Amino acid sequence: MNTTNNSTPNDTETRIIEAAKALFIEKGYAETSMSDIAARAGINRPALHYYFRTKDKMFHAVIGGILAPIVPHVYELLMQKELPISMRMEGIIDAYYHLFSQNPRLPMFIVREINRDTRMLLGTLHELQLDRKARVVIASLEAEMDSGRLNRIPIKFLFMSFYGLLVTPLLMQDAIKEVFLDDGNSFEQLLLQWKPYILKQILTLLQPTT
Amino acid sequence: MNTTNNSTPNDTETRIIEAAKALFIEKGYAETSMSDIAARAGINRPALHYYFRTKDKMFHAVIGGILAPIVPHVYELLMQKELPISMRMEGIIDAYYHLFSQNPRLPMFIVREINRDTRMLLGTLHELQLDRKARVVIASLEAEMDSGRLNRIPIKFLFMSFYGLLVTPLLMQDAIKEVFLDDGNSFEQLLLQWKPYILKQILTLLQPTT
DNA sequence: GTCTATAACCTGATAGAC
DNA sequence: GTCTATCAGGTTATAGAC
Repeated sequence: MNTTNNSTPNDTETRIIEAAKALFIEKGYAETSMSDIAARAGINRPALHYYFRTKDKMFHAVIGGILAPIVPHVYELLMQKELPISMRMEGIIDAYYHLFSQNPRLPMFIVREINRDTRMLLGTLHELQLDRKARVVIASLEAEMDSGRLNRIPIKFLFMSFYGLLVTPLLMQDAIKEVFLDDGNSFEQLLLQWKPYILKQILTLLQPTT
Repeated sequence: MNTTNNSTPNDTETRIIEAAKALFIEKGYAETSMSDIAARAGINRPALHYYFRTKDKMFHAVIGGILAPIVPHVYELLMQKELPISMRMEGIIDAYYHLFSQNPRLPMFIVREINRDTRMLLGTLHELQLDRKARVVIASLEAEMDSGRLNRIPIKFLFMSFYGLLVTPLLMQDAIKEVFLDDGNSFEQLLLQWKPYILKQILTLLQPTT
């Protein structure tokens, strides 16, 4: 992106990136305009187009940074087979909770963009090599199922359960706040109370019924 | 909507309604233009504006019809306490499966519009008296929890589990098709295989641990 | 690099002929 | 009722001055 500039990563450029990231996550691609980004970055439209010629290039410049954290480092925790599955799952849930506490609209962003442009989304995940990383984890899980330490269940259904339970309250947070928070509880408290239910249900699927 | 017309519900008008419904569900409010609707209905923009003066009025004219089926009639099945909870839950899941088989993008529509305009969405549900209906069902469930026939669990968490598990595969269907359908299976088959997992997890939450 | 000015386009919406 | 013609506003994007 730096054309004839070898100084420290341009201050204006990083300001633009940050603005674009925040706005795209908050409102999605379609409902974020280049004017919005320029305004938030403190410059005007033409200057924005100087750095990123089209809206599409602007989006591609930030989408990687948005998606990168969704397979947290702690994911390797899942492969530490000396720990009981309950503790490992708890660690992963905690990692996602930490991520979402900083970025409550991230799940909605991903779901929205999957529906708008699936290939772009999956292509980016591939470029980030997150699919390769995922395959390693899957192989490790399947080995544990073979050995009988974990109950056998198709990986796709394990993923659907886990991410479904994890992400549903955030996808519906506006409705939940309106409908279920008539008492004094905050949404953050609700999320914390929800955590053991995720864990319980995932363990129902994974723990052998001996 | 019929100004000075007391004949049978205008054919063009119903064609417009159908077109608008399909497009709003498919692409959402923001990414559906009045031109799109006019084209699909086989007329042009001004004619469309003759029937529904603004885009907002157009949306309000169809949103009720879109949301009406999401609390299926069969919901009263949940209150037939002579049946075991497993059979009742199965009936409800089947009802939603039937609805979604005709309208696979309906869950995405609802989630997207919740995020775009929560109050409009909830306001419409209120106008349709679906919230009143829901309250009756909730009271019935809580009575069964009091009696010990069902395990005690906050209703909001029961809802989050149920709708999360039910709706997640449809929200992510484009990604699932791309990632998990390398074998010969169809997405419809995947949904059928998924059904027992929904049931199993909901029963884990609801059935007393005696 | 950042601005002003402007082009080309698409959107929602209305006026007025038929 | 449905069309043609037209408008105002917002969008992406570029040309050219500084």
